[in-house]
Amino acid sequence: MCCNTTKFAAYFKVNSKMRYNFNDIEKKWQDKWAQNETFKASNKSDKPKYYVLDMFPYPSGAGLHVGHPLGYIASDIYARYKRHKGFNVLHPQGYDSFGLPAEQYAIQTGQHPAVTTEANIKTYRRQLDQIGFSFDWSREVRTSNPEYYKWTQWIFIQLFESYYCKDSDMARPVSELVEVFKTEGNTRINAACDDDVELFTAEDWNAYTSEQQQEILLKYRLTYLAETEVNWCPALGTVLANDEIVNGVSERGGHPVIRKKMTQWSMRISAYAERLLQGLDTIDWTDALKDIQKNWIGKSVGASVTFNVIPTEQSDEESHTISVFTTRPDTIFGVSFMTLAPEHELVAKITTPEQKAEVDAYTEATAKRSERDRMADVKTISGVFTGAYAEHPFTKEPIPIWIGDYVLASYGTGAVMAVPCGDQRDYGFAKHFNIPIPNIFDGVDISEEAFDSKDNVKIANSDFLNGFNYKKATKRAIYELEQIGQGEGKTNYRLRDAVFSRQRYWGEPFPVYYVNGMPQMIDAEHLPLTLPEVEKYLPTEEGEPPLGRADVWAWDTKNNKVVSNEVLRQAQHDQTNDNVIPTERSDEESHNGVYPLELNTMPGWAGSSWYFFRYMEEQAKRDEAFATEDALKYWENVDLYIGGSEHATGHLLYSRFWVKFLYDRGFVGIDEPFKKLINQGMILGTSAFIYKIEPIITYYGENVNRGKPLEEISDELCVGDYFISKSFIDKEETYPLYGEVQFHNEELQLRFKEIFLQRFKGFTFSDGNDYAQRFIDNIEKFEVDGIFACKRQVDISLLEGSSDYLDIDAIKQDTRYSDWKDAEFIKEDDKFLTLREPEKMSKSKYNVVNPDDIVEQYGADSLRLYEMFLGPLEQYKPWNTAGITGVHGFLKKLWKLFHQGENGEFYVNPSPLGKSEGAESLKTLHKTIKKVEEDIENFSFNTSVSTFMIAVNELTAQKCTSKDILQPLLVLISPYAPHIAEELWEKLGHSESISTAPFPKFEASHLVESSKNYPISFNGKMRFTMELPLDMDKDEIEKTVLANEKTQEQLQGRTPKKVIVVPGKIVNIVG
RNA sequence: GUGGGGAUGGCGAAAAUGGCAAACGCACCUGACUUAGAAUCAGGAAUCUGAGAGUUCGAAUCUCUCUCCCCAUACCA
Repeated sequence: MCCNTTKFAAYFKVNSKMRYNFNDIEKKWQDKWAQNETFKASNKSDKPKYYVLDMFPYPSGAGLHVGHPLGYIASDIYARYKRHKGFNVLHPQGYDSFGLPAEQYAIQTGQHPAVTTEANIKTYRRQLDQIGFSFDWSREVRTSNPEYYKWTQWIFIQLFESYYCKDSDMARPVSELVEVFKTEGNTRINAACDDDVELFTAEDWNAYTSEQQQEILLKYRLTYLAETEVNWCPALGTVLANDEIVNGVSERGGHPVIRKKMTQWSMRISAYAERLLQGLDTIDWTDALKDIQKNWIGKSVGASVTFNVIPTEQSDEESHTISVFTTRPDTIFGVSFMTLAPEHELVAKITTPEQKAEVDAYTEATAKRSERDRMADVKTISGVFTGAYAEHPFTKEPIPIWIGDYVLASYGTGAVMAVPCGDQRDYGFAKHFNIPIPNIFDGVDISEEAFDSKDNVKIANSDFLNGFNYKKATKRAIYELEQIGQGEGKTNYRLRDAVFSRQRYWGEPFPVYYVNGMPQMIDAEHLPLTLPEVEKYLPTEEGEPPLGRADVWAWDTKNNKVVSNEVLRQAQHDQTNDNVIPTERSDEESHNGVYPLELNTMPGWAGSSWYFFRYMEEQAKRDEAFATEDALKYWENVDLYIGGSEHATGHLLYSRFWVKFLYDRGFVGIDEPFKKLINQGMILGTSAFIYKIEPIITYYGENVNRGKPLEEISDELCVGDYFISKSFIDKEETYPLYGEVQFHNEELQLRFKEIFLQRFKGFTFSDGNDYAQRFIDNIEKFEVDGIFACKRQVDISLLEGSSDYLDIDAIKQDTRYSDWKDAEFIKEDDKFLTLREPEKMSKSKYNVVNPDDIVEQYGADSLRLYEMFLGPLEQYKPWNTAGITGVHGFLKKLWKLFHQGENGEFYVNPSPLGKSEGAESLKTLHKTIKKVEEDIENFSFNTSVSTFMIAVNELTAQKCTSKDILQPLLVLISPYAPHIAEELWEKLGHSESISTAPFPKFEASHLVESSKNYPISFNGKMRFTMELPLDMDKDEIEKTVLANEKTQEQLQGRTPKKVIVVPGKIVNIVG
């Protein structure tokens, strides 16, 4: 009967209603979801909340490639799953729409970044929509929207108005600080501040001018203006944060970066170092990511030690001290010299006249070396003696003071107490300059290298520390240093304050204007301060940031609005005419209340440090606050955050910092933004390469001169462009040559010899290359005895279909490859095979696959399934379009499962399934429920796709049509392939979306087995299987198995030494 | 150098708790249906877990040694 049906269907054209018409289905449901606002989250619900967030994208001009949606698909599956599980899910999306690429494009084309950004967002939105994400778009954010960055500016103002109190270990209002200053000065203040803060009394404070007070307060504020050494990138015309620099060049574009002193806004993130570190223990992130942040924060516990410099006759009257930070105060008696960074301020003061020339030369040389050189070159030991000596705090022995560039000015105090026996760098330095290496470790040989372990330390030759271990000696050393007032226990962090200014146009303007050079905040009620128009997006001729070009960019404090610079100039002009001494008359009067606005803009991470709170608020209430208290209270923090690991030390650290700050000041109720975080791996492109070949020739004269590719001898000896199918190389043994390969192939060698004799016999070189000419003159003595092959990248669009074969006609017609239009492509079996290698997917590598094409050809559901099917979420894996037919075929089979009626009509059997006749199908269903639920909870999406395939294969084989089976199956699949699930759900008679249908309940009873097919092993090797009842006990199993004739056959008369029976698992017979 | 993660067929991969290695899919081969292709259906093959040692009745899984690859970080005192 059934066979007939299959045959039957084959004879008749299946009409379109019955076919899996994914394009129509997907469009239909995407429209419906949008119309019905199916995925709109509510801020009031009886259901428990769940917040699933993706790292929002920067909308680049290139649009999405198939690698981008990977994380979005995973989070969407999880969000949909949680809805089935009865949660009120917030799953929003938006755009990190300020940024460099739009601005670079604006510089090149003159187009306003807002315009290109808008266009790019449209493309992104279209691409995202067609993949069928369950985003609540009503909550979209764009960081470049004034209604959004109004609140970024607002947070900035809060940071400005706050300082970090170390006593209460939290941020507090600056106004509180001022109160204390007024009544008791700063002597008892324990706050995070600049190093150079001087002590003052209440009287001092009250006597200071307003400017002096403001200057002092800046040293305490959480965002402050300070002259800092910054990473200046001339090519980009801006400063970069430490995490925006990779290997000494800019992360974007790879431009060189130099050190430069500039007045910049900075964020006092260092105040939060300890809490950022401790907070890691409270969140569910991968260890890898936590380790990266831990290393970045770089906590080290030790002591600060002060050394007195021994005055010499030549030195000035002042007495100097050198303060150092050490993690090994226990090795204090091992100090045999000190090293200062060449930039250290004491260098000039303590250097003796005899050493001056040498020291100057050295400092000058290191200053010239770029950071990059210094970083790359860690092997060379260099340094100079200053001629000065410091006094050992305990032994009072003189210690020579050196300078060396292995000491970094930016870490600790820029000086170290060198303990060569306990630190390998100090050891190397001492060896190199013949400085003594006293051994203070008992029973340790330091003749070859330093002993830098903290374990099994027994201190010797160290006065009161003798015989102590690391822990005890450290404690004692600190105690003794404190006694003589030359040191104390100290903890150091590597984490530096983050520079917050960018000399760029396309970013948030600072809500700041300047009165007498002192920054003033614009009142929050007048925000947003919107970006002004400029005629060009480049720095000004004077080197000011692009905002310096704005004509309307002055702040009128009387009317609280932005006014033309003309007004400002007029006011300044009046002032000069009045000939008033500015300090005498208040600046406010002189400017007529109009002041210059800040010209820098905020960095990319400003807007992304708090956007997750913005999503919590509904559009209607977004004017009131960055998010209302109710919304913040309801959603708390992000339950699941998915994104790339490249943000480990940028976005993910800065967000945590801002959230802790907002928490301290009572603006939010949580102090960690992202409870659980998963880094999705990257989908790699599969680049295509072809092999260009050249003959390798050997001279067989009196001296055999072996193996050179022809073009190595002279460029003029070009035999033309030849490419070979990779299949040639696969057959031959290859050897490396010049980073590429060489191999032998008689046929090709002969061919090249002919060509080359024909072309170059009697050839004269135009450039008078003697070496090459001599070679040609002896042309008969040369043999082509190898082939040199080098890889050339080609666009994957030039391949035939999704195969690895090159379409030669296509490449010859492609203008990008016009150099090769006369080249010869040597095929094999009429095919030209390319080499395929996975690489990062990028336009420049010609290996980009566009999701639009995939969706059109296979549908969004296929794309979603395939991205998941590719492999574990966190792993890097190559994309291969050919494989998508597998999951696509699965969807078709699923469709067919619901269309087993006559002529392939939709059919499911609604009658309830009896226990006995449905046992097989129930078993399939419930093992699928169990596995899929486990998989989703473990974010193992690839294995659940396999599970679906198995289920559909089994149900197809069972010819299952029961609604009791197929309906719950649909809910399981729905998070992965929502469109087809909705369509079939509707066909099942539902009028509501499948998206909130309850997740099927797993019932173990359906999986209960009565027997087990036992593998019977002999000495651990499985030989055959035996079906035995599961309730059979150990002895019984052993008896039955041994009695079996196959067992006897295996034993060949031997008596088993031992029989291992694990009921329900295995039987192993030893002997 | 340091920290993290890996290594399983031609490819992507799967195998809580040690218990039939390679499920699922791609590619490959054969057959059916087709004028042919596409699609679909039925069937098939192979390779033996990076190397070495150990623990065990039994190891992809646990322990040790080594090799290679990827990522992060880099003179942090």
